[in-house]
Amino acid sequence: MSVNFDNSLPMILHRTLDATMPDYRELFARYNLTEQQWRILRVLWSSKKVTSVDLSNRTLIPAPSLVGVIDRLEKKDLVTRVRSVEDRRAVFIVATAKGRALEAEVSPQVTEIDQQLRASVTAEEWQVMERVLGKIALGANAAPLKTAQGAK
Amino acid sequence: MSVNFDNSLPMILHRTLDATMPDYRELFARYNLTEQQWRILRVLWSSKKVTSVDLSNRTLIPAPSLVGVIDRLEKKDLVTRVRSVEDRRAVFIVATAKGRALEAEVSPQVTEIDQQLRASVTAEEWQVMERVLGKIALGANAAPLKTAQGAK
DNA sequence: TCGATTTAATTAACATATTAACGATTAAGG
DNA sequence: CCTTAATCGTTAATATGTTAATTAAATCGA
Repeated sequence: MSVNFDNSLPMILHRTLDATMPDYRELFARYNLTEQQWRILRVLWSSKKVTSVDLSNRTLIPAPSLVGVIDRLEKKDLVTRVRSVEDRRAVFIVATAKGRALEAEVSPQVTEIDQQLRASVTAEEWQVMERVLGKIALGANAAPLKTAQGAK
Repeated sequence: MSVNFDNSLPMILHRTLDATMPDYRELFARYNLTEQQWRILRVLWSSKKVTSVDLSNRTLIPAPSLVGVIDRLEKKDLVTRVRSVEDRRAVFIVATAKGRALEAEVSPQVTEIDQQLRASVTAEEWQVMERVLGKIALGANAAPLKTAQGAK
């Protein structure tokens, strides 16, 4: 009755990722892109000029990882780093013409996979799944257990 | 109307993982364990003697990663590698007394987090979420797109 | 205005993921 | 039997995740 290992949230999520990500990766590989590199291009598609912090939040790629990913994207001339003038700590990441072109070419194919995955369940099922996972995410960490992190 | 980036399956799953895993990691860190190291101990808890292939399947840790993780567990005297006699290619991973003791101590606390996460939604919601994700996982890869991997 | 406190990006150190390839064994088939 | 194909664990090369610390720049308050 207790939570079986295989039915714990981490295992459920990992199983789903393991089953679905290869579909995306196969596509990305055709364009010499990694999943993370794609995510960055994808964000730059809608937001021309993004600071690293924003990019980290929007792509869910941790800031330290971001450094290397952007380095590699820069090496491929897909993005550029532009130091901000107002706040010289900040750095803006911008897609190059080549980067935007690549994004334009890959994007519809990614969307196709997105929709194909979504189509494996009913609209309502998907909606519930999304809502439930959101609810769980909110619940997490909100209740710091009894591990008394209290006085700071 | 098309699948928004933020609502794509990978992003949904990553958001959920990012929100929930810290709860577990905080616990593991107290015992100098990583998530992967824990998963291996957890499997050895119910199956005394497991081959690397099985371990990879049950923990969802890719075989090449498994090598390093087990190395570190061995260094800490938590598990041992035992070469099989019937099939000398195979290697059995076995938990040491120390490893079993540690698992016994950590296990209930992990279960507590498991249950706390599960309690953030109703039993039915959880059930639907689990079923929907399973359905999506099955749908993935089943339809190889038009990328004609056909004749092999 | 100066010093303590933040904040942005990065570096460092370590652990893991991904894909390909390799060596040792074993199973299959002719 | 003996060659060939398949399997298990592992190594290799590269990319990313995780946590802590560092550097430079901005901000805040005495």
